[in-house]
Amino acid sequence: MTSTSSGLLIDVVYSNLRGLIVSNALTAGQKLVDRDLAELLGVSRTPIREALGRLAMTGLVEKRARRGYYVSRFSVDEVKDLYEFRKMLEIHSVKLAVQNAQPSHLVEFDRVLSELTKLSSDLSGHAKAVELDIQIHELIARASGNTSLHQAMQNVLHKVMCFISVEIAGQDSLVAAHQQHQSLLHLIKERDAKRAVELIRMHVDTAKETLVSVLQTRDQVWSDVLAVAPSKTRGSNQEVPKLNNDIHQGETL
Amino acid sequence: MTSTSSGLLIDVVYSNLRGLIVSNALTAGQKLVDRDLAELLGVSRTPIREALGRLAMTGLVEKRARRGYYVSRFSVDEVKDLYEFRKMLEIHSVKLAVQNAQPSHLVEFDRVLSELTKLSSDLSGHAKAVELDIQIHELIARASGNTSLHQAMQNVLHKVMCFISVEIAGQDSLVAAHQQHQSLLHLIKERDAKRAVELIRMHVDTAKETLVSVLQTRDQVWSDVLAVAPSKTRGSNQEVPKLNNDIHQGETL
DNA sequence: GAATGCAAAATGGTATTCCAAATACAATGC
DNA sequence: GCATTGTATTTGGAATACCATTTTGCATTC
Repeated sequence: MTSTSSGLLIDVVYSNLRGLIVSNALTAGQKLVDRDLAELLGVSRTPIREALGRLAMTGLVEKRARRGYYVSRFSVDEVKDLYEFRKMLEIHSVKLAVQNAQPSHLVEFDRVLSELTKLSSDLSGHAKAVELDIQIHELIARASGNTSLHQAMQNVLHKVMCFISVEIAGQDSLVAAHQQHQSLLHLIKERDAKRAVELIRMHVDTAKETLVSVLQTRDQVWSDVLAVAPSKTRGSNQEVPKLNNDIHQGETL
Repeated sequence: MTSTSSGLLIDVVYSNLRGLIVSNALTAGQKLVDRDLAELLGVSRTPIREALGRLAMTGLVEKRARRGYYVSRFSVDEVKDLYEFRKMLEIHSVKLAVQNAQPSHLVEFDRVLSELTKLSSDLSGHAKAVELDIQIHELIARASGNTSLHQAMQNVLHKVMCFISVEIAGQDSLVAAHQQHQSLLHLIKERDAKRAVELIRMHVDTAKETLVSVLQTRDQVWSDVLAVAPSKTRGSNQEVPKLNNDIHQGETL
């Protein structure tokens, strides 16, 4: 699935770990012990450590000197920042895509859209739908023709993926998002920059709002719980229970 | 100088290698042999490889599977993309900085500006001036208060640094840039978003134009040379002579 | 019973070793 | 003389070994 096709262990490990993080199989705040991960993935520590280093660069994991690696925990403010930043990238991507999208990009649009409609008829495959959702935004950034913009968008989308599950939990339906995606790609094809930009702005804003509201209530609940049972964790930062062992890792490795 | 103060070899090696690249001590296209770099910096291959992997994430070096690492070579189009992307980030940074800049940020502004004026009187320290120049833009992004934006800006600025030397080579004077920086920070302090944005837009645009014009003429010259002496380089990509051994590495390691 | 300190285990960081793939070079055949 | 193949060296990729620091748990003492 995530075959990076380079055949290098490092790259496989990197995308696997990233997948485990964005799918919340590795939960935010969890400590990442290289030896455990090495055993889990059946490789040595070397590629694990290198992958963790790279993930730290992207911000998906946090590195504390001589204290190991932790799955990044994003505050609500950071999430707001992230989505504001994303909005900026998306708007510019759409603007540029309207100008620069090549025929090859348009057929890609259609391919992903048709795959999505196929899925939405039987609404079983949430995971796949999410993947295609992200892919649409990635495609638009690629269609912008600006490599820097595209790369930045990929970074952002990988972080956004961490919140997709909670985001759709608070959302009325995936159908609405699907409708918006259809309209958006249509507008890009029709080279209607103004409407396209307005749509993407709304799209990201609503995503942000639903996500933030869910996060805030969730954090409220948590702080309430902590207030009642005032936690005997003496250290500054609480660790997360244990490494989740029954991980679905349908990859080759 | 580049003391990341974490005391970790990896981090030191990372910033050292990055410094060597952005200062063009390691030239674009050059192959980076981990064993050589390890000997050069007096460490083992492990931190070198990890640093190279991270640098590849940022785009400063390029990784080819089973073929090693190479200092990234940016095409003129990629540079254009980079500066357009940078313009976007800068504009949004300035807008947000006008809104959100804290007193602490403003004193930082003043500090860097005074250091710059001190330098510009005796125009010897180009390297330091360049560093402060970059630092100003980094500060503005930080003052925006948006962590994602700030991080993206840092990435972009590290790439921009690779071209600073050629950029100022084609520039009339550093004094003009200094003037613009002064005005810019003043406008941010005065919360004059409109003028500040207009200034930063111009600032980046002129930088882009001078840089692109220099790059284009340089590439033109090169292709002319190659056309005259049709190069016996058989491989797809020409290697660069040799590792530059007399590198000023005033770091501790 | 709580606190402090010491010892042992865990774990992060780096070096070294091992292996495989790629490149360079030489020798042999055409 | 040129091409092709085979071998040797280089070099990239991964695993293992080694060392230092941190954490943890237990014991001793107050």
